[in-house]
Amino acid sequence: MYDIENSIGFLLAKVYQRGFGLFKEQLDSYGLTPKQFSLLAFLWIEDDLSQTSLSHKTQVDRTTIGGLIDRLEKLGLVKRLPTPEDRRAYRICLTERGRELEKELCGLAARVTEKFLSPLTAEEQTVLRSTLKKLRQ
Amino acid sequence: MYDIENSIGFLLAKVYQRGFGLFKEQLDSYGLTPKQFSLLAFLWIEDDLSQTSLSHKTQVDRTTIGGLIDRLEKLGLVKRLPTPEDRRAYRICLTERGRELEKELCGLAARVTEKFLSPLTAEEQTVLRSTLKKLRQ
DNA sequence: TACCGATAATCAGTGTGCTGTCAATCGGGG
DNA sequence: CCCCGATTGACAGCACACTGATTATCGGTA
Repeated sequence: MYDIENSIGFLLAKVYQRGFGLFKEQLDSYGLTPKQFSLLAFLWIEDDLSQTSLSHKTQVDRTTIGGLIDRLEKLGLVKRLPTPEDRRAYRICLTERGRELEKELCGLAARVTEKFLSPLTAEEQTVLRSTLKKLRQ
Repeated sequence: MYDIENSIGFLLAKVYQRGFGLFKEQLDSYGLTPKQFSLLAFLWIEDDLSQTSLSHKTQVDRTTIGGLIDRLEKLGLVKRLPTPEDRRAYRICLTERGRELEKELCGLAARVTEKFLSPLTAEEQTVLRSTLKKLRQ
């Protein structure tokens, strides 16, 4: 018999689900989802990138990135600008509003993370982070 | 600036995604997904339950459970039987075929898990399991 | 018995991940 | 300069997760 309740795969899925839910709850008033936040977080580091390079950086499928950008565009947080030297590609840029949200949303993310990780000691959090990095590849 | 690449939430999402993908790949030839497998794994422990009690046990949303069961039913692995004492509810039971798959799929799951966790030592795996349990709640 | 709140499951709609297909465009070789 | 393979992004379709509304039924009470 398979001890699903104690399998790391199952536990991982449930913990992920809980974290996602917590985050989603807090982002709701902004009309944002955790995935959209994560894309924004990458754009705050560097924007003016093509959808493909964003897809590589974030490890999100190219078709999914398209949909994410659609929604962020509707919210007025990013815009698609033409690329002069390649008419196939867009440059994905933050709007003024998209930049403004950085401080506020980062604070929110920090608070959610703290709540999410509250069952763990600082030491355990550090170990978890390095373990996850090993598993990410 | 938010260091998304090192945030536990982001890493968790990516690791989950990798595990899900690995599992999905292996289950593909059965026409099953990891979520469907996890529901089966619960049913191997105990079946003849209502959708609601399965939803509680597995911590999967009630509406999602309905869809999962739809697909498992189409594959001929489970069936919905009427509940004599409550005409609203179904009893979700494994079919012969659904029971037969247990040994095979559990072996597959064990192999996938081993591959997924191969970057970690046995010690690290144990620590990860107990950390995830703390975070699950 | 007739009604009422609670409960089981479904349906509709949104967000996301993935596969596969397609059109437009790019870049390099003949 | 034209053709071909590669690349960028769009779109359709399937699998979920979750919210909220709806339908059918249950159980208890007036």
